[in-house]
Amino acid sequence: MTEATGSAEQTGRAEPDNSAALRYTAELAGQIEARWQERWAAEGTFSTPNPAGSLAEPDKIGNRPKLFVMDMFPYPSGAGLHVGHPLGFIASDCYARYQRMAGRNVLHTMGFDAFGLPAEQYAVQTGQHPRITTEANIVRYRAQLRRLGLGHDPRRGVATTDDDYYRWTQWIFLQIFNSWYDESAGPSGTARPISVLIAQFESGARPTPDGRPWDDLSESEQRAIIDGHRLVYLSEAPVNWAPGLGTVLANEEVTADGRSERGNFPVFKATLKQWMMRITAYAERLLTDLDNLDWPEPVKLMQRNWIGRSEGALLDFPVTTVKGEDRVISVFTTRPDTVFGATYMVLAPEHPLVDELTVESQRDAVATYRASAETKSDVERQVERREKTGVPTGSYAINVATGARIPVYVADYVLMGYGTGAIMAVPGQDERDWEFAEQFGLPIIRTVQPPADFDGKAYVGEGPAINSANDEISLDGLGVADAKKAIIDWFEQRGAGTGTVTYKLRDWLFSRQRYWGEPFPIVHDEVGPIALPESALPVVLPEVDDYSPRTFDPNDRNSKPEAPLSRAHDWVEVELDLGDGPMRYRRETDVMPQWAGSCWYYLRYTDPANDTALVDPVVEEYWLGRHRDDPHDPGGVDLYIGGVEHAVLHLLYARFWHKVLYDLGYVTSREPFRRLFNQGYIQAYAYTDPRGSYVPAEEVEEITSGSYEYHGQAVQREYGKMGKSLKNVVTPDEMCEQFGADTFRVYEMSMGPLDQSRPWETRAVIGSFRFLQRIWRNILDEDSGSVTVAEVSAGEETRRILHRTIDGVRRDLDALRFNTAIAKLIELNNHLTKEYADQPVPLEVAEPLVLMVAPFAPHLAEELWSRLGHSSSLAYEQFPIADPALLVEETVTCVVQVAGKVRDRLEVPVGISEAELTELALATAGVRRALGARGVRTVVVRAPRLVNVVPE
RNA sequence: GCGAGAGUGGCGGAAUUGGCAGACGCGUCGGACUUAGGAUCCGGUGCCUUCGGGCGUGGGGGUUCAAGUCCCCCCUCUCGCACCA
Repeated sequence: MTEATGSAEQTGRAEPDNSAALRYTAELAGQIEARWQERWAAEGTFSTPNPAGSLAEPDKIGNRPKLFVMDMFPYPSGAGLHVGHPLGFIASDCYARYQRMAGRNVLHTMGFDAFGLPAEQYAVQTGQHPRITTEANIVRYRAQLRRLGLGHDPRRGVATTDDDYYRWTQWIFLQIFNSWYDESAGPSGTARPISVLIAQFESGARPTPDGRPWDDLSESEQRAIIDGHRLVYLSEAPVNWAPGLGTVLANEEVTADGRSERGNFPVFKATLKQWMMRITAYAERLLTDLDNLDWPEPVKLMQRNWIGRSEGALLDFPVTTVKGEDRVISVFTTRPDTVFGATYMVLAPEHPLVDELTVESQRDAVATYRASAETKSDVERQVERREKTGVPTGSYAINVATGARIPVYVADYVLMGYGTGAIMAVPGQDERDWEFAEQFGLPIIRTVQPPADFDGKAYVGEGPAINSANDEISLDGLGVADAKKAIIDWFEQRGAGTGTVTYKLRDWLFSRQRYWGEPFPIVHDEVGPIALPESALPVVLPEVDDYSPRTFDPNDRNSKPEAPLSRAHDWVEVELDLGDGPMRYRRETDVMPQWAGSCWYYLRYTDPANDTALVDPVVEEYWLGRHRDDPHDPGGVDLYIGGVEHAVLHLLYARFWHKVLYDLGYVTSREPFRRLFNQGYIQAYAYTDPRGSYVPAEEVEEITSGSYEYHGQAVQREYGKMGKSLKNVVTPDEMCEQFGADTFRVYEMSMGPLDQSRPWETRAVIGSFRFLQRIWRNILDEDSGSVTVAEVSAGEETRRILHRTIDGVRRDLDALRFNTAIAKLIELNNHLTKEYADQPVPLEVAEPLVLMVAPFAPHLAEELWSRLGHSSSLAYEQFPIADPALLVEETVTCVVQVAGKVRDRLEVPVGISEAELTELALATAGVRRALGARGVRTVVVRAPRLVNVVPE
């Protein structure tokens, strides 16, 4: 890079002609923008008043209704921003600025999701503390975002790594830890303080699992029972363990071929003691409460699928173990109506009954099969997806419906993690079971009559039951739904089964063996985990010499993770008085996952400096409370803008935490985000040379349509993400330098609908620049700098155009249709350019135009507003309101069609009668010519806009 | 395989309820101003045309006075899930 000289040629700035003193160039835009950003900061323009607490300024709120507009906060990465990142931030800012001008008290700010792996890995490489790089990145991000003119309340922009913030993350953890889910409360249960449960055991109101009196249990027995009820618990869980990385990974950090996304190390399933959060307790509420959220349907659908509710039945199949003991295999099925067709059973390889049921002669085969299933990677399962494998245990169960002895197999197409880990196999009505039955020569009995034209194998559709009767019950002839009901009743009467509901949702793995995350507020004694008191918060992340987890041979599947904090011996070993006098404890050395901090940051935005509570209840209810007039309103953030990549995990975890806080009475809202909007992505072209290496995209030229050259060499174009390795990154800083922040904002908002992805095209940005330049010139003289607007009356036509624009822009902004709002503003401005080329633009049009453009190009608008003689910021000026009288047309253009084709047009009064319009239309030259000799069959009239003449 | 969404000029896109297809912008062509132009301004720009008009919203069929919009079949692309009993 050469040093910037400021000349147009070298910087590529859009400032070719500097002869005019006040020409709207990139340089002038930069000066204006810096000036207004300073003034907004100095005057606290976007400081939003709270009704109570440390930011309380009730007088400033007045009678304005509130609005909470928020972005998904960014991770402050070292790579910096490209033009795709701020798309949502700009959109939320335009909306927030508009709503502020429309009279709302708007809360809009930006924090940082700053714990996480990249900072830790950088620290491992450089030895520099992750806090240092994180804080440096935050400073840089703040500067970049400020340069864009985002109207954030700077007092509320929390970072998840602040001690004052993660103190409350830990506090929420304690509330969840100290709670249990009371299924018996209300229709779907509620979280309650664990003290309530303890009191129930102590009073005898709740029996102990084995029926002994509570007081007879030892302390450790009591603790085990209580810990088993908590919403956070320690569990032996199968996790993704990457020895080469030295850490466990979340599922989304593992590639499709079973390796780590970073480092490409093998990943093994290992069973390790991990912290889990009991999100499954909330499955039903997380599902049903989706109905009242104003969210994109695809996101709701993804959450529904993720939760995966199925209705069915648990059925018991009696079985005798090798040793002659009576047991039952309990299975979950969604099709209890097909039980008469269950001709064999399958246990998952990990099922606890496998050992007891495997006969001597099958021992080796089963052991071999289980071992191979255990080591099978995900990719192998993928490849073998359709090939069914398995081995018989040699034991038989009884199908109580038919009385038949049916064989019990072990097969990996049954998963231990879903249902009971065992199935009744009904090949007649299940494709997987059909395949397995064919492979192993097992009997197939149809229990649902397929239609006559059905030529497939397993039939999974509707139909009357057949072959489904015994001495006590017959399902034959019943439809699927009725048959289900009848057979569940029969099983329930016999005590051999029950109707039930199952979910795919699993509990949330909450431990990470890493350094750069929130420490748990937990210590351990010999018996188990003990929560620290709130007074011990925050549990500050200790200094360590080495931030890296211990790594192993990448293929050493028997290795165990060793968390970085476990080496901080002085911190881990601690003497505390937790009520029974000073005792020695070991601190928990895992840290929380990155999702923890992002689960509740929206709450902290509302009350960032509160040091006695997570959030003041009055403040929470003000910003997030439910609408009183709508019983279905769940409350929450009024608008949450972010990418669809968080459709499930972040948004589900945040909903879960919010519901716990609701149950425990800390928040009044039932949901965190009332309305969600997914912005699209900005994509980019990348170019590869014949060897397949990427070449700098900005130096590629289009030779002819569809063919491209880089320095005279033909290159291939591809379309996708923007990224350093693709050599196609364009940064906001470059755009601000070349055009100014206002132009960049207008361009991003005018590219297309916000929810759609679209390609970045730097050469098209000039159009937005020209638009702002023309506004500038319509209002002041760029040579003298004097305002040319005059207090003259706008003509009738101009006035109507203005008010139509106001009306349309308001509608578009309300619906987040920024691209069409900008198009309407351009039209209005182009009208002024043409109509007032030789005379001053009337003030009554200039001022509303400036106000309407302000959400998009706030600096330019502020500058013009002040030059128009206003001393204060326009941030709180009334957004223009259309005069309804001026929206009503007096005459309209009527389209005259013959056989549906436009043949003529008429300018007619709006109130014209159908008869009169028909007469006028039939007389037009266009109609007579098109009709020729033909007569008229009918005339369709939609007065005053359309007439369609139908010829014979 | 299942589920969801999308296909409109050279490009990004517009078109409340079925009612003027292509708003607005980029690009491009012509002109003005200029020593100069990757600036700015003005004008043209869906395709074909014998200048009457004809054809056009992924392809094919249908409903209707009228279809980008509604219905049926097919093609392509993107995203999500993927042995969930």
